[in-house]
Amino acid sequence: MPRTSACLPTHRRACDAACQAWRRVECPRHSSKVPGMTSREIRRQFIDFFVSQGHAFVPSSPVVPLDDPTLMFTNAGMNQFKPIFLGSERPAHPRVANSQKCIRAGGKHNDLDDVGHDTYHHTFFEMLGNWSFGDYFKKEAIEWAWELLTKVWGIDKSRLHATYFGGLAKGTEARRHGGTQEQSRDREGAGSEPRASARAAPAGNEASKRRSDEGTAIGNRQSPTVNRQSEIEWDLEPDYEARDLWASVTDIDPSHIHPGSMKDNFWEMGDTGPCGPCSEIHIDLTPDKSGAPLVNKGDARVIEIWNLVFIQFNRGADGALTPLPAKHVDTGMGFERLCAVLQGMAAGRLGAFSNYDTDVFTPIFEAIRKRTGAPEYTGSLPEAIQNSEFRIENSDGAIPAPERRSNRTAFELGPLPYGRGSVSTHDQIMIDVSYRVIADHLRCLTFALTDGAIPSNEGRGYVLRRILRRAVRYGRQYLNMHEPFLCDLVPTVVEHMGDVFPELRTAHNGRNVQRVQELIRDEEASFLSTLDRGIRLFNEAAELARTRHHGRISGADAFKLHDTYGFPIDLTELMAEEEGLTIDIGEYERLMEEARGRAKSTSKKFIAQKSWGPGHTTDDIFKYTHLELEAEIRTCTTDDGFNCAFDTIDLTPGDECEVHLNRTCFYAEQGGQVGDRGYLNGPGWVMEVLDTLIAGESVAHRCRVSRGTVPNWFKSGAPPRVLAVVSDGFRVPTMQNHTATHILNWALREVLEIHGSGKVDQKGSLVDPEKTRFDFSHNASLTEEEIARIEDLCAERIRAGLPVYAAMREEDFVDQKAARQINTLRAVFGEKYPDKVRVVSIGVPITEEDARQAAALKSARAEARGSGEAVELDWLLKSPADPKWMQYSVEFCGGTHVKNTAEIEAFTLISEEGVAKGVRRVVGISGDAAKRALALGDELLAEAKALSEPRASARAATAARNASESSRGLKPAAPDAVDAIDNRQSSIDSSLADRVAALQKRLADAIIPLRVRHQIRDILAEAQKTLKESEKAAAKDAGAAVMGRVAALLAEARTVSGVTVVVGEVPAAPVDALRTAIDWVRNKTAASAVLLACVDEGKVTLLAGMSKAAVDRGLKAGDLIKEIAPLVGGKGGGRPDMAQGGGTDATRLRSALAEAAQWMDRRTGGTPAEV
RNA sequence: GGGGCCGUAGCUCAGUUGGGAGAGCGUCUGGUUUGCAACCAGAAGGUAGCGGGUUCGAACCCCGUCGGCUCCA
Repeated sequence: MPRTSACLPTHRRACDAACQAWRRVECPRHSSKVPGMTSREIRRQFIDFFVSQGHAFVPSSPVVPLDDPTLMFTNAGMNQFKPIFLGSERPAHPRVANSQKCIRAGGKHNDLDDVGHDTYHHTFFEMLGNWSFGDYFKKEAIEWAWELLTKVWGIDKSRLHATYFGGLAKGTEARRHGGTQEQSRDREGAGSEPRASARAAPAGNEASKRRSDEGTAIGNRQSPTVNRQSEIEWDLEPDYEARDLWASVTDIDPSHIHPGSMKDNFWEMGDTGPCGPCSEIHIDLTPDKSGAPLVNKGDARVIEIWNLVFIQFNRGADGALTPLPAKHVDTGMGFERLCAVLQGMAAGRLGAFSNYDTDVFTPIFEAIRKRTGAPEYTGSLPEAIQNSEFRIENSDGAIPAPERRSNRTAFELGPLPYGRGSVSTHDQIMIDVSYRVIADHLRCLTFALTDGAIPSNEGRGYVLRRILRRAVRYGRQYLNMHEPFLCDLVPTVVEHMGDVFPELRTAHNGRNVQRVQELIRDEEASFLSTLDRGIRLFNEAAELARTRHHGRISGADAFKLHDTYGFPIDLTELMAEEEGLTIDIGEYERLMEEARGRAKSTSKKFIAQKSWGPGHTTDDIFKYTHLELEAEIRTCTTDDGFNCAFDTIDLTPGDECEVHLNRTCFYAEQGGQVGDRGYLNGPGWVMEVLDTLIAGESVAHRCRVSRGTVPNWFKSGAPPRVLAVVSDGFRVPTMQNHTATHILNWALREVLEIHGSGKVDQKGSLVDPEKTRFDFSHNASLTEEEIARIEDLCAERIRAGLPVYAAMREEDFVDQKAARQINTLRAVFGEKYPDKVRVVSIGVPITEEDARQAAALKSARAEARGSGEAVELDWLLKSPADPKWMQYSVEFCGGTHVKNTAEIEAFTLISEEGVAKGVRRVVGISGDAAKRALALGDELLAEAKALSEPRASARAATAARNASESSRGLKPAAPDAVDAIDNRQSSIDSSLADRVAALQKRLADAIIPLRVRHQIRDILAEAQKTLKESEKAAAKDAGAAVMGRVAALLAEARTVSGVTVVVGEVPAAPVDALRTAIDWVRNKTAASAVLLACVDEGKVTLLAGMSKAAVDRGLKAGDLIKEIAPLVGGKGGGRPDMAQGGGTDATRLRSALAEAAQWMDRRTGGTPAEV
């Protein structure tokens, strides 16, 4: 352990600050008297201790479980070992230990809203744990835990308590573990008294122990079957084994061994599956060690620090427990809490030393103080928390909310100190809350973004966005930060955790810190603009409240600000308060609840139909070599749970089932390649394979019976043999696309990274028979030139006919460590690869054996050609670091590929788009589909070209016709004949619009090369521009014609009672031209009433306008139009000064206009102004 | 997965029973003027995201689609 008495100057500043924050704890690094270990030392000691007991250290899995879509974030240490417990994966080591990065926010465990208000909720934390996979069991687990806590770390034994599972008596309703928070609260009352009596019971002999258990184990005195005097009938026996081990292998005070309920001490992963009793270690933080009655009571004075889970049962679908052949140990200890205990102990402030007082957080606090200029952190807590008997859950360190507090609490917090001996003001309390919120959220974001999550508006990305916004909000509200600042704190986290979690520095090709900072800065900036918009909208709502609603902002307004515009209710409340306004918070919460109910009731039930396999292994290596294979059915089950081996059911056409074979040539969906489709041909029946999925180590064929009856083999006991046939119409194009994907991946790097700027990383891919869809990191859309170069490179590789090297047998797979050295290797970040990997190389042999075979083949060909020279080939693993390999595509891949790139035949990109910030998506096609696309592209391009150069093509056509006619001895057309064709252009142009529109429509769903699409798009844009110009010119001409006609109409217009009446037909023109003309008339005259009409393509357009004076006299344009429009078979209306109408009967226009003139006369005629 | 909102000039956005596409800033021109977001006059700039539908008429109503924001699960 590095304990230096002298400190480097650079380190000193941080230490000084940290020591100040720690108060009485001195920094171990620059003090000769070390009162406590650094958090890093504590973590190290934990790992070292278990390594010395034969455990392998396993690095933390990513906090974002990319391979488990059912889980938002890694929320427990066991997540990465789940497949082992479920029996679908074999462990690499029988015993392991690690410190797992965990996030609890969103999903079932959601601690987000509590973080900061207390000292123990975190969105991000580390979980220390040791595991045994069918190796050691309870004895060692208990022994070692005790040794580490008491001997290595020297925790006072008299402060430690142990719990064990106290059994479940018959008739007692079993509440499953791992439920909701309501359930967690339920347990608070249960079993409290009996447990106290357990403490008092002497632990001398077996009989007395048993008796105390009998009375207390269940913690449910109402159970009729629980009887102190007689033998108890158990649904589930108490874990006497663990209890006795505590007494025998440790020197714990026997009165400190307590039984616990089903809820506290029986662990289940889900409704079915592995489960078992657990044993917890609690620490009593009370000054006088009087905390025994508080064990498992959710009291902060006695808290759980370590949970040892003994997985020994499997719970079946019928609820029955069967013992597992291989028993496992799964333990978890919250790291931050452990640090608080050990460092608090060293500081002599055990119980008053919180997680946030440890050096896990103090350096971050110091960075926050520096960046924001806020007053120092004092550790004060909101009054509500300070006074409440707050509760901490005791299962595997999970810390759910106490009572869910309204956000309002934050504003009603009174001043009370927390262990610092000074009275804190409201402001200081909120500043301290902000410190905790920001530090916690910063850690969470830094790790989540490092592990590949990205803030977004759904799923886990949305959770991250909320976390970030919460931190920003506290920063803005209490630390007065109105600009991005979280991003500036990222380096502090990396500095203090980067050694333990190197990915903080190395992820994303060493650019992680910068990348995380950029992501956070962008998010902060966008939230700030959301806030700005919110403030503007708030001011509008506030104005309304002041002027209309007696200073009360409506719940609807507050809700809309929150729901639609993302303006936090806290801020609305704060701003309202500042302006002396109130908010109808009841209405707000009612609306909120309503919205919640809506989302809940309509959301589909989540189907987690992830089959974990029937417990056997399917040999599917044939997927690389066969499209047909004889095999034997192992299991055939329907969705209802019927099994053809155990039930007397027969399947008939239309029935769907899941079939597992002993071996198969079907490729199960994996690594972005879709599962195969095909058929299973049995004796007298055929099943269509709809999809193929991985199920543990088995392959599940999702099938539908298409012909015949599949009889059960319950009686005969002989499962049928089948011929499994993969549709080559499905698989062959898939293989073409998959190999094309590899070439594309390589070409993208070649063009965008090596000869471009920025790192190109694969972000996901999907390969199916139709296409390959490839997502990769890149900051801008691809340019025409880049697309062209990428396609050219791909085409070149296909043309070259390069052999594709990929192992066909598992024994030919390559050691991952060795393969990692290949410098051109492309692997997906965050993906977990096994120790033996399959390498797919395009164009260069991987192993010496590959090279030898390839060389033999080549020289055989050379010999056949007559040139007898020997061929020597190099291979990848001979010199993996050689830069020349950058010219080749090499990937870890389990997919199916063509044998030679020539089989791809053709490849083209058909689309390119952005799917997320910094992520582009391209779609490519190959083989026949590509050839079809190229042909269609050429066809459409030709059409487009003909469109844009009608003159040239017309001339060309004429010239061609002339040539052929003159060759037949006919008279060539005169030059003016060409002009005649030119003169017809106007009619061609009128149809140009239609042709452009038609082409556009065809283009929309045509699958054609992207390059061609862009070309056509440009041509069409040009054509549209031309069209528009001619339209404009036509409109101008029409306008002039209208004006000429209107001028003539005005010249001969009558004036009735001072109103100039203009009624008449004008040349066809857009409505705008008519309007302009009417305006012109109105400007020319003192008072005027105008009705203009025109006919275009049989449709009549009517436009009426009245000057203000005319309107005052009762001449309303709308009325006129309503009268006249029906006369031409139409309708119309509008405002008094301007109205519009239309009709379809042009033949009656003349009489309609006459009627209009009469209408005008009538309206003007009766006015008093008439003389 | 469900809900709310937005898409109008280069930018920020207005625009109600469906009836004339606007403002501010920016750009350009001219004038005025030595100063920090100068002033005056004028001009250019719009497939109203895209595609359908209803209607005599759609920025506005309806349906679909794409993109963005946002809340909830």
